[in-house]
Amino acid sequence: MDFSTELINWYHNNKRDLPWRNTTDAYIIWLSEIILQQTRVEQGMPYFYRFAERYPTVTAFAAANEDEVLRLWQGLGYYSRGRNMLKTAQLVQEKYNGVFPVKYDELIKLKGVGEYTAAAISSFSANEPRAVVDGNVYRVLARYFGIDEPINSPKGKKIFQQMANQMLNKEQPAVHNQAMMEFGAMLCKPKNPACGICPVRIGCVAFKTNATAWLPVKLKTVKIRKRFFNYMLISDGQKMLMNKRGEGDIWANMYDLPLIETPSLLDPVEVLHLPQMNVFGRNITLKDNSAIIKHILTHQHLFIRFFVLKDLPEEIPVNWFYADVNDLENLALPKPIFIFIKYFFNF
DNA sequence: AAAACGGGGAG
DNA sequence: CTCCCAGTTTT
Repeated sequence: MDFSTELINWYHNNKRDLPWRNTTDAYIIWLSEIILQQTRVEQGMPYFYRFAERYPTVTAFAAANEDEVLRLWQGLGYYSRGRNMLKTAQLVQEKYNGVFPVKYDELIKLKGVGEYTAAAISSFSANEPRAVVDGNVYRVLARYFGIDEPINSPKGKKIFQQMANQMLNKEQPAVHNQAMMEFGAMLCKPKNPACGICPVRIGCVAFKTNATAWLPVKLKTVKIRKRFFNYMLISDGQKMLMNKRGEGDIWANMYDLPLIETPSLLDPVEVLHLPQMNVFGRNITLKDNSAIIKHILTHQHLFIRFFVLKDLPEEIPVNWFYADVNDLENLALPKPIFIFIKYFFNF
């Protein structure tokens, strides 16, 4: 049996029952694929149900607004995915009359749809012979063929895409692609792969040379920047001063408290003489009578200190507004802001 | 070619 | 702590 057949057999006996596998509706598949970009299945699952229920069709999605989409997306990260989804839904509604495209060449033009996602949607919904290359596929191919070319270099990406194309079972591309990814996720895992029960270990270079631990090779490029955010919770206990973030930085278009970014955290005692607070809880440590949260992003470590002010200014900057605590459910908040406000207002 | 973009879970 | 997750876009 060839490689693809082995994996497909394995897949039929071991696959998880995932909701987006029970349909060929390109819209539903698109929904799942965008949500699952750089996101584990367990983390994305509740968001998939949430979006599929709220927007059963691309037409329904196209009728949404950005605030609403971002609020539904809150907590999932990489928020440009949500913003791009709305643009794409609206384009599909207008240009394609609400019929979601299924051809790779059309899909690849859509905002937020790259090579992987276009291959996934076209193969899953219409059996177009396009090989997907996601993190799982990189790993499976790198190990099976013993390829040490970095998977995140442009050269490596090209090589692995070509290999995946060559491996593709053109009789059943959809199942082949699912099998490759499921195999990578469940058996050929990053750590402690289950080589003992692997159906293709006989032909696997990494298994034969005991190289699974260091394959695939990945260039590390991440430079972590430290940033210091001083947030002002200006509130009378019922409403608080907020504004909407712009684009060009993290959390684009989400709602934010007044923010002072400084080279290091402001000292609450010396710099400000504010009503002191007594806050502690999840991810919050008490220091110098103000709350500090360390929030970790891929390229940034945020050190966040919250100050509480009880005097509400009458004159506030343009575009700022007072948000009632009961209206927060309609506002997309960055995770650390949400955690703090949730604690502070005790909901 | 490199950097930016979230948040969470596993080891 | 490090690595990685059904990647894409921007610089």
